[in-house]
Amino acid sequence: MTTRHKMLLGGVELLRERGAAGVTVDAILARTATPRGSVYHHFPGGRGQIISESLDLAGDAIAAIIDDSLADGPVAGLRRFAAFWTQILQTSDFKAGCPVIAVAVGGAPDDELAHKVATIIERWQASLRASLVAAGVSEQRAVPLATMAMASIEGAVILCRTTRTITPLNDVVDELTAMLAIVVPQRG
Amino acid sequence: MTTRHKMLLGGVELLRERGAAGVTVDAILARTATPRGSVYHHFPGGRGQIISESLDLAGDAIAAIIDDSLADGPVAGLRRFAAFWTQILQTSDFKAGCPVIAVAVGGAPDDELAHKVATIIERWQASLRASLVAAGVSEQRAVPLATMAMASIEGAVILCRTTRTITPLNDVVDELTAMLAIVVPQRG
DNA sequence: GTCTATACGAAGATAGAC
DNA sequence: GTCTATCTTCGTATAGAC
Repeated sequence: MTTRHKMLLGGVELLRERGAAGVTVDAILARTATPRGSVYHHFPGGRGQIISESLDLAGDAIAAIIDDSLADGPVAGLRRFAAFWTQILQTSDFKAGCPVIAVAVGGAPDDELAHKVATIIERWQASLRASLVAAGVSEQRAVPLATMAMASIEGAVILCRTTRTITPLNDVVDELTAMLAIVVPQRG
Repeated sequence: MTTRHKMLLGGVELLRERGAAGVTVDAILARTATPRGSVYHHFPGGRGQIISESLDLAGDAIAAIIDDSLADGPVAGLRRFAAFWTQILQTSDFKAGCPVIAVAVGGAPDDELAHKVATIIERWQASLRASLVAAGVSEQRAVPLATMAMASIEGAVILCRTTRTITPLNDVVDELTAMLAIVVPQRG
């Protein structure tokens, strides 16, 4: 594990808990026990570069989790995706949520970062839409269904943080499952 | 309009756009054109007090909007609630979202504020659950349905900010309407 | 690559005049 | 109630040694 990578992982953690505003150089150093002298060696662009690269890292990692989760179709996929959030919420004592959403809600510091957030989320949605279409849902129906799924899961993660329980996420997954059971053609 | 109230409205605006971290004394003064010398006169608790009171004000205002929206039942209510968000999003050029969610996602500065956020959201949920029950939904079913509605609408507001369109919110309301059409006993 | 020290700026808060 | 000036703290960034 390189110092550079440790710093980025610290950046992702801070994004999860407090959004872009929470990613300060001091906070990363305190959390990762990395040397202050290395910050501008690894990141000549300073704090802004750390935020940007942490966001990229988080976006790619979650995209991979989504794609993996969807291997057995959209219904099982959403449940696995929710299980990933459950783990994040519980291991962080409900302090951490979605790092990408946190940047969106906290207001991106600049347009480049805002655009990056939009691109990442659109990519997640595209995976979900493709999975729905592969399961037999029409392209037209897949669009609002994928939006509904992403909005409700991301919203539920936030409600889990406020209630300090995983109940909202479980409820939403159950409702989504019921909804998709009607819409997605069943096999067997 | 008193100076004190102007400052709080500025605080609510900043909460919407950037969460608690965005509510700085300087930002409020720049936005509301109120005198710097009045800050600690009206708010001896300083910045923390402004954030806390702004959150209260926002929570109460949105609770009132929810209760009003639900006057003709849950289905019409969710549509009216979404229309409120549409107005906020469009008039702010998609820069503003839900101030209470923004505090939750950005990490509340202290436990008192975190507890306040939880209380506010639980109150919104209670209104929605009561409306569902009044429409004939069982108390058991009303809980996850209200969670689903709140999570998906709040999530959609965030997606609207990233896409800079109201499409996610419209899609979610349509899906919720279809879902409730199945669950809520129809009259007539 | 990493260290210490320091410059610089932003923001919260206070003091005392009016 | 509002003013200006000032103090302090914190966070970013740089300089120069090792």
